[in-house]
Amino acid sequence: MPLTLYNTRTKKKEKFFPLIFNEVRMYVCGVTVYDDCHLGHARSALTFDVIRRYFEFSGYKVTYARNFTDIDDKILNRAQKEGVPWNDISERYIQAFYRDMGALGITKPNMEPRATEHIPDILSMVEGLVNKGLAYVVNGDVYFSVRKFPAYGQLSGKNLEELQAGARIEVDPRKQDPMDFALWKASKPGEPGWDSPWGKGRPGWHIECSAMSVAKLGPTFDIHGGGKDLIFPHHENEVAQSCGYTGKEFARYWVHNGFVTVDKEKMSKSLGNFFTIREIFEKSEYSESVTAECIRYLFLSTHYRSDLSFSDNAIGESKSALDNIYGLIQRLEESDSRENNLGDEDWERVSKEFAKKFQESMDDDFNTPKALAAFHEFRGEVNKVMVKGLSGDASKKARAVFAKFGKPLGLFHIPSKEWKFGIIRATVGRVSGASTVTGFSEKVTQAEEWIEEQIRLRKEAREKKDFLTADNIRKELAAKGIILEDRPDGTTRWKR
RNA sequence: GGCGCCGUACCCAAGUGGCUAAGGGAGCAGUCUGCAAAACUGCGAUUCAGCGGUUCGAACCCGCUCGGCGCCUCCA
Repeated sequence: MPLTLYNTRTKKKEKFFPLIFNEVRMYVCGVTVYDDCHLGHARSALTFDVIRRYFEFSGYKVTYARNFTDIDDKILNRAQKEGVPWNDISERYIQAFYRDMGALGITKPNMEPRATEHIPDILSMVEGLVNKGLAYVVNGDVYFSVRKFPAYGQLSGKNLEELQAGARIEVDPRKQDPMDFALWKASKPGEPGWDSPWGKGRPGWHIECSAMSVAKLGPTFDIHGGGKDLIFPHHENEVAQSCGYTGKEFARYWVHNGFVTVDKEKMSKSLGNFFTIREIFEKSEYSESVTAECIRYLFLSTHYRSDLSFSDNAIGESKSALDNIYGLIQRLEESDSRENNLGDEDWERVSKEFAKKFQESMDDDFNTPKALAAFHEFRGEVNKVMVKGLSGDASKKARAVFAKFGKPLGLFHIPSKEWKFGIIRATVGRVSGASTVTGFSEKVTQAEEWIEEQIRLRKEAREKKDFLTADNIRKELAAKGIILEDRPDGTTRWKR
């Protein structure tokens, strides 16, 4: 059964057949580097990270390109405000992007083109469009003429008449049609620019992705992705530019991820209801890898095309679900030396059923919530088998299953000893009136040495059968939110 | 105003024509435990926003109503 994926262009799930056997070429719109990224950007990067990982898991060779828009009005505005060169801004936020994505465990694409590295490609594309009569020049600006491209609107399901009826912006009088968009913008005095046949200028946003994707992957490639807010106008314009220029099919499958929302509203800069990735990590009580795992789990627990509502509660639920799985992995490690193997036959059946369900789920348009459900069913089954007795060998295999099938999701790779069990009481702070989120989780301040000392004292009391003292210590810790768990080997684990 | 998406248990969330409506979180009960915790087992939607229609059969298809959101402007 081939993998199926939802194609925005046809509004249907389609069987996926790459252009080149066993190879996937994909291009995803990256970010404009003028500020720290928020969770919405993380959602997109994570979605396509998992898609890429799963293709690789399934045996495909993947060529994955994701761009940086490193020249743009927003970058220039910020540079002017800070009084620094514009490329200081873009370089700073490219580094910030790498830091944030690295923290989230997102693997790097094979290619990360920057707009400013592709000015010659952009210029030849714009020139080509002018020569073909699909674009026109006005005072050093170049515009794409949407009326000259009959398929305009096909991807987004819009048509020019409807668009114009609803146009909410003032029409630039230099445009032949209100929906025409800039391919090349003449530089204003003091602005950076590159020489072109139409004078000094810089590229429009839409042409960058067309030029970079064609330069990196060729005129026709398999998958083009991005957030669903890019469908119109950005991706619609890319189709017009690329097809208009090459005369060939552009992306064969269009894949779009849903938004991250807060209180049902799209997380965005303009609404001010966003969390930056950096702040999530800074405010988290957990280590970077544990925090990243929680975010990843939360994101994958909703299908990539649906909107995902973000809250501290949602993160907490993800943490609890992960605790259960890491708890099993830890117990599997501890049972390595057992000789008992009463459950090994069941183990074979259980692991096969899991692998089947996992693959079926992921093959069905990357249904990660269903894949996670398969993991939890597997966890339950392995637990039952463990009660009967699992040999050291089968235990190793069980852990290998988590490692192998966790990899395409980017989950379950943290050594269980580094996993911090228990959820931290989390709060989402709000500025009164506005929906501004100011906090992610409460910092807990108990000194860990003190907790360990209390556990030692309690152990001594228990060994003397002094349960009254032992229980008082436990109560005292409980009052501070510390919960103890006595383990079969005589040690005590604690969590908040 | 145009186009489009969504509304499934206390919360999150799969399922989009036909076995008992996945899974997670929270909750309750039992097993285990010195007692707990963890783990395991069991319980929990006669029902899928509402109403009407199509069908042998619908949460899934069609229509209307109510509620929420998105795109049409930079946006992942």
